[in-house]
Amino acid sequence: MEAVARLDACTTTEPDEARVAATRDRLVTPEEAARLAELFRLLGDPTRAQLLYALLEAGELCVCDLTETVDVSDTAVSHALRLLRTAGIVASRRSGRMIYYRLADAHVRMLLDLSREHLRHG
Amino acid sequence: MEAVARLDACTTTEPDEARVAATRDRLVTPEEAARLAELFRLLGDPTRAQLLYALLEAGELCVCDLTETVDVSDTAVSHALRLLRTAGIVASRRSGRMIYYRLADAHVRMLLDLSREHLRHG
DNA sequence: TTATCATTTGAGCATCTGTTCAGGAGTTGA
DNA sequence: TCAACTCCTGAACAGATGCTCAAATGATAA
Repeated sequence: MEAVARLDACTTTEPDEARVAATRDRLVTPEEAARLAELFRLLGDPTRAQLLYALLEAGELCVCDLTETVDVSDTAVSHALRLLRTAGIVASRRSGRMIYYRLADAHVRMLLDLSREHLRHG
Repeated sequence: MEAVARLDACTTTEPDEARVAATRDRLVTPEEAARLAELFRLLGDPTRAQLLYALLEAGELCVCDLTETVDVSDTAVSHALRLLRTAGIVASRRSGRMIYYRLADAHVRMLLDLSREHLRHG
């Protein structure tokens, strides 16, 4: 494993383009950053966050139960769930009239869990 | 460790308020969800994400070097950094004319690292 | 001092977001 | 068939967001 260099010099007083370029190569690409930002953006709304943490606890919930956990209309919940489903953050299954939502994968669960721990005793 | 119950019944056809309430108690509170959402929201912008991942790699960078890593003005970078600093996501130190930014704590680094791994081979 | 550099601040503005409202689609049971 | 129920879709709109521009602050050097 390579030690991380600290870039001390600003390009104007001392170009140091080489180090900046070297760092840039090991960086996430702008495209990766955009995809990561998109993931975080979807978690970064109070309503969606509440829905996700409800699913983290309950495992699986239908829309009408999810609506109980937040303070917006069922329509708003549906819109929120569509965004999360399209992004692959949650998955759904129909059973009769109801549609049950769950977190899509273990990575999402880890992310939510780590963040919650961070907030509670970080 | 307690098994997670699946809530099958919608409140209208069969109230089941008890199970919903029990789940709600173990939930993050709306206030916690709001704080978590705020954290994610700040990571959920392409410019800020690029800056944060640059800091994750480089350890510490001045504003002028950070400006090189994104495609916006130095003013926009400064605005972005202020938001991150105010939220305690990054920290800064002055050295001469320059101000160096770094990730504030290990939790933030873990969060960024986990997310990146999620995207790359998730 | 004066000039220059690195960074910040505040204003203005176009764009994006999340909500509600009204209506539609799919499912169940009478 | 019909009505009731669960959930979704599209439109419209207030409010938030992120950018640039212009100007200010703090630090170094002549």
